[in-house]
Amino acid sequence: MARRIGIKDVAAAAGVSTATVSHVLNRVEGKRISEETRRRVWKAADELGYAPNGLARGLRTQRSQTIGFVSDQIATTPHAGRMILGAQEAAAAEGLVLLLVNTSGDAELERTSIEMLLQRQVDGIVYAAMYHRIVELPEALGSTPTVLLDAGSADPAVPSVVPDEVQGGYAAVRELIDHGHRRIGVTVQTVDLPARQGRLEGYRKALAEAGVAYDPSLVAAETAVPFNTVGGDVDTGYRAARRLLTAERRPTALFCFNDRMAAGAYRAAAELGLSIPGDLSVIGFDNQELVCESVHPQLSTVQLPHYEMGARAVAQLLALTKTPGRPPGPDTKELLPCPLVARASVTSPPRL
Amino acid sequence: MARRIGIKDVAAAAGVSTATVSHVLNRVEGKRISEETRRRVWKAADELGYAPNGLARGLRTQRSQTIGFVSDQIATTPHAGRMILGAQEAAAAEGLVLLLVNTSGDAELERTSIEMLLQRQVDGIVYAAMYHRIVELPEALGSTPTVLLDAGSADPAVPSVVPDEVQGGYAAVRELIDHGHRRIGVTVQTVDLPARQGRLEGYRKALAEAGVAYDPSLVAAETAVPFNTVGGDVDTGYRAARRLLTAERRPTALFCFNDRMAAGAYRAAAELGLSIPGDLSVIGFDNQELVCESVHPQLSTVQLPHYEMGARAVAQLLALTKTPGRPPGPDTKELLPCPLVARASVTSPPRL
DNA sequence: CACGGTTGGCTAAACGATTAGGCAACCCGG
DNA sequence: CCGGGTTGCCTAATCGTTTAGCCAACCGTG
Repeated sequence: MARRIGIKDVAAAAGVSTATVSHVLNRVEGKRISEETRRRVWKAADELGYAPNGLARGLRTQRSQTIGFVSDQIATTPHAGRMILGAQEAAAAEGLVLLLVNTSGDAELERTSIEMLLQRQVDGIVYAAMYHRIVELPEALGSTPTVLLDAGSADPAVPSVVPDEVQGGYAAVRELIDHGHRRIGVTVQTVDLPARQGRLEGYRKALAEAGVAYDPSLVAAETAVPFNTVGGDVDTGYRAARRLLTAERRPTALFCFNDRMAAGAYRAAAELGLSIPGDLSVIGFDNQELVCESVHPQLSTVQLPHYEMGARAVAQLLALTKTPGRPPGPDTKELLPCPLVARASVTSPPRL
Repeated sequence: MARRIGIKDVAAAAGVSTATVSHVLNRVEGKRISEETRRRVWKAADELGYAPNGLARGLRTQRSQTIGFVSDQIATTPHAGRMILGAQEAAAAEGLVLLLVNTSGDAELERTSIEMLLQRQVDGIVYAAMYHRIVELPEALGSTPTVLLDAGSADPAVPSVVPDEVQGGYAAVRELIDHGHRRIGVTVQTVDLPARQGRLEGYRKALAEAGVAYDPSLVAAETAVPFNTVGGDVDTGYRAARRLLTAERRPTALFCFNDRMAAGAYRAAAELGLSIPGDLSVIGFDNQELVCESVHPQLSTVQLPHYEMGARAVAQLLALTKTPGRPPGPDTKELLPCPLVARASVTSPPRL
């Protein structure tokens, strides 16, 4: 195949200058060009199948129409995929494309990765964490527009998009309460993440609203080792649930910090001869389909809105790059709701 | 912050021309430049923190140092994440970066996405499917170097990287045989994928090697609806397993087409009062950790080497872009081994 | 001293777009 | 018929690199 065709070819074919072609194709305002000429240009452009060279354009306009997506763990969970997908589609809708890098939590690798992005003149960067936590932005970012995804920041000036953990926790517990449960256990990890705080707060809020007293003995924290791995979480959930279920007055329902811990609760229940949901209702968090639909009965849970978060993050980024100064008000943190996903693990408590 | 510093700034600081800076920094062969000058240039460059502008460089050299990764489903499985990660890291190691687009199986969207990539002058494209199947390359790709990932092609000229399904199936069944099983059931979907054929072939091969006659009544195919979704597969696996386990002489072990179907088998076993692995050994395929480690006992399985596949795909692509003509021999399909991942669901068959 | 060969570096033309500014040609009123 | 305002388009500079080709200075030699 011959050389890619360029703006000059179009200009030649239409019998005009490249300037005119550019004006027509980009619909530049305030330029006077006859209808007739426009038509010729359009015709030539599309007969030739012209597409502008992004590099050249980017070089001239100082905007690469490209945004960097840096995350610490692309691989381990489908969460990442959802966020990336949301981001990618939102970007594509605006004609932008995503430059993806992964840092595996390695600071040095992160620095070089970010430099590779900056070298390619990304218009902005979405910095994503794979579970909701506090991060600090790497130096290397400099003054590049950045938004945080599924992560909070010490610096309030940098916009972030995170799930509304409180509302999510509330929604989960509310589902249990609506089915008649009053004695509701919680299983959590001991590590103190924003996610943990928020979900627990939602738990207490739902309880309070229903007029149920908060009973600290119903929240079982176990330490997870290894941290945040599938197997580790399942085991943690198992231990925590087992403790709750063998206690004096056992809860009729369990709110588990995440779906993997809920899987552990299933196992504890099975061992103790408790059937789900007949003897025990269980609700999880995350909506990891591979877990929820692999256990029986399928797990009711609360969804982390990863797709939307990804999409909102690029939306925020675009807003940021379009406006001149630093307009993001004081409230630069966007909370996205976590909807309930009801499956088969919640029903009314057993008659006493 | 001031304007990004460019090669001119370095040249000025070092008291040389930009040409010289370029020569030094790129270590161009055959250019005579004194040690002294080199030192000055390096010093200036790194004091100023110079990094070349990728767009300008790409424009001039006609290589963007960027490769496109197009896939049909980024989001649904962690498989995607692993492939992307492998690809990304292999790319980064060569100083390249990944441009990611998703097509959701939509042909129109795919076309425009690919055009966005070509506009940005990607040096090549990795075209990935999310489960091993035959695809045809979209027209839009034109003559861009392309390699297929987890997918085969009708056109033998295009390189592809896929898992060695036969060896994987063999490894799985071999594990069962090694534990003493002779009567081994298989659960599969009815849809005819390369994956299915290969794994079944591996099954028969392992059987033959052990001198066990192939018994067609031991392979249970059920149709999956909806196709290839988590819940759908689990249910399919449940039905297939149930059929096998309620037959006259039930198998002592099950080889399930994938981990989700294995999860269904767990349920069937539970219902029939069979304990795993005591009464029934089970082995899956895919090594989806969320599934394998969420069920109890944890599922032994065979791993799909997604990370390596991603990495090999970009390696192939690089090879392709570096060589002038079309050197990939007749055997342009690379098969990657699927290692066994032993967990807790396989043991010796019960004494009869 | 004239001259050919090295050394070491510079000049300037690309790459393919965008865009500020200019300039003919035309129209119209006085 | 002249002059000023439009209209419609073009010229050329620019973005930040790479790279082909040139050239000055120097050195040793016959």
